[in-house]
Amino acid sequence: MNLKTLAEALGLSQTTVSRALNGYPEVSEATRKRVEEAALRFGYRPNSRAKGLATGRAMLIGQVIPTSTQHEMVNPVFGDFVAGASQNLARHGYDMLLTRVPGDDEGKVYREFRARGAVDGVIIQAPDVKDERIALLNRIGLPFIVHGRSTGVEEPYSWIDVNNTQAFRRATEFLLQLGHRRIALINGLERMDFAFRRRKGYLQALETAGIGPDPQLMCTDEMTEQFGHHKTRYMLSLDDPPTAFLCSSMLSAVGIRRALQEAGLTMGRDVSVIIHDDDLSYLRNGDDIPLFTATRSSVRHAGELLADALMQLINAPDHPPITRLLEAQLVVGSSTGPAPLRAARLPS
Amino acid sequence: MNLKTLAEALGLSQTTVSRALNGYPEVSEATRKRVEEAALRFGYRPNSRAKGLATGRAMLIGQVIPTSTQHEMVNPVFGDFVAGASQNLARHGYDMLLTRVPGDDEGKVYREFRARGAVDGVIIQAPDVKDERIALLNRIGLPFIVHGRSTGVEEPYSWIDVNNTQAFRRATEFLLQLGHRRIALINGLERMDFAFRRRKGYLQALETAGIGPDPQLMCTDEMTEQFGHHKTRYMLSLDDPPTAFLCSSMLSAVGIRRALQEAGLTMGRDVSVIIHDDDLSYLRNGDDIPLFTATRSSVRHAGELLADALMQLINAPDHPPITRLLEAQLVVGSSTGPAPLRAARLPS
DNA sequence: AATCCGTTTCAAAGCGCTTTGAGGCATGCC
DNA sequence: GGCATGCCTCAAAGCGCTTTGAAACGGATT
Repeated sequence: MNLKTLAEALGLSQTTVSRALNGYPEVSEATRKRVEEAALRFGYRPNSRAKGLATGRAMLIGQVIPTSTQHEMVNPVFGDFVAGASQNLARHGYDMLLTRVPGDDEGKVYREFRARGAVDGVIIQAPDVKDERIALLNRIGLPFIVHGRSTGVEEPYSWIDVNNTQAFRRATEFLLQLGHRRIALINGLERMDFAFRRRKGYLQALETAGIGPDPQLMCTDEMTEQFGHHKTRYMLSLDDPPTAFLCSSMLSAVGIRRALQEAGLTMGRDVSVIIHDDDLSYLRNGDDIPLFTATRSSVRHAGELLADALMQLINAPDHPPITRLLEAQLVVGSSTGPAPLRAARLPS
Repeated sequence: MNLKTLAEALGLSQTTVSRALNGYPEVSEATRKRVEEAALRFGYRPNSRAKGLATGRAMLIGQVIPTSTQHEMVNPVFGDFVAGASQNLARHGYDMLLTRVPGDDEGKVYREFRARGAVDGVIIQAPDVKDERIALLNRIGLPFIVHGRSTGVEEPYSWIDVNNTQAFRRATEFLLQLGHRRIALINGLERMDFAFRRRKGYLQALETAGIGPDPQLMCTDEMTEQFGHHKTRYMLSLDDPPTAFLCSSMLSAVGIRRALQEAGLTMGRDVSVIIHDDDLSYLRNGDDIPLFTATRSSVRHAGELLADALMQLINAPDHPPITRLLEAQLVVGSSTGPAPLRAARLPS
């Protein structure tokens, strides 16, 4: 069933039917009603590609599946983010187009998106400290918004980010107030902007407290459970082990907890832990009382906001860049407590 | 830059240019080379929608974001599955179209997909024991493949599934051989086919061993960390507590571990645990030695297989249904051991 | 020279929609 | 009666591609 057939069945022209269905005012209410009824009865829906060709819109937002480039890992926040984003895209009649980059040339995908008119805009995930995708997208003129920011990029662009520096500064200060002096940082890959900023916040707090950073207490990698486990074991075996851990991910913190358990240590008493909590639906940080003290910011909510912002950018081509800084909450759970008089230490 | 402009620039007709780029034999090698070069130089790529309109293909595979209907949860396997699937779709020039269902009428989405010609096929996730989507898709004639199966559906359809019954039967037998008699099942939502089959396998093994099932030892819900934690605490406080847990998800098993830790019990000694491991990239079950004894089957690999199969179905419209049963490996980790002489029990 | 054939190229139709510019038809006003 | 005014509807162009059926061309065959 296409427009032509429907129009014939109704004894109307294609124009009138099209106008009726698209809410144009030139159609009488009676006609519109009749057309809508028939469309429903025949199960008519305009062909996406034909409509897109005529309107010049794809009604699709592109996103490259963010894999950690080191290994072939799928970012665990991906699911929740996409759920949030597509929920709000759907309100505007948009769907999400997902693509995986063969090799590492993400730029090529964006150029193709543009040349083929495959999508009306894109969302950029996990930007690097100096992310090249931003300049590329600005240059080729494909509407986009960044989930996060890129410290090293000067030119204007739209972004929505969590105040990572502030979050980790506060978290560190919180630990300092509890008397901790040896605070470890279990961070994500620091070529990524969010991890870079978190370290910055951590270092700022230490510096303000007059504590020099210890390279042995700082590590950075993909945020798996194993990573948290390995590093915790290792750091606890140092001569001067940390009494607290600041950890960029819930998942790695599960590894920390495992290591502490193996060492017979109690979290919140022998060792304190603060995490960043993306509020993932299947990885909740406790129900009422948080398991971990955490800097919390829902990545799903971020997805919703990014979708709305991108819709704005697409609908108003000359819209100035949209930027928005979200503050993470510091929620106190049972994983933190006063620094012990003597640090727990594992035999190395 | 579109076909017309490119053709004019080359002094050729659109036909010839189109044929040259699409590898038709009617074009001389010299011409083809010249055309390809120019296309590259001008950055020409055929417009997706125009091409789609002309060919009748969307070059998109639809997928509805699988949210657990009870709550608004995003399935944790989603990311890895999509990564696997889109990798192989990309090989055929296909992308993935993601959509979120407002409300609960997933059928409406498929009807729309069909009527709008928005996608060339769909992948169905997490089928119910009697899943209505299958009949619908067969009826409307939208090519599809199911990730999993639906016990209650008689009509033919394409699917790729893990042998869940077998996996959980073997896992249960393994525990029985270790002397466990009180084995708990921490299962996913049993309206879903995979969870239904897992319970079936578990029950079969118990029955063969002459052990009657105890409803107190069986529970089913969304597989969060909390769920595993709650249920473990509860079951350990029973008069006759389990000595082993069979758990449908790594995530819930993390909760089991937490509960055991709080109870001062050692996994693999006081209590045994077997999980099903989807081999998620950010939630690996140990490196070399598995953390948990597990029935393992990579969901990402399943995604790759489903993508390939769906491509076959789309390219050969009268292809008979493709079905494939994957066997899960039983990998032995350190979370299982002989049943203790006296079961550990928590005060209730 | 005429015919045939294979190779290469082309003009034009068609995919299903939106949108432009125009026309038909009551109605109201001079 | 004539004409402007709204309201409603329409035919046709155009979006950018593929594909059909035909034509032009050069070389080989008669």
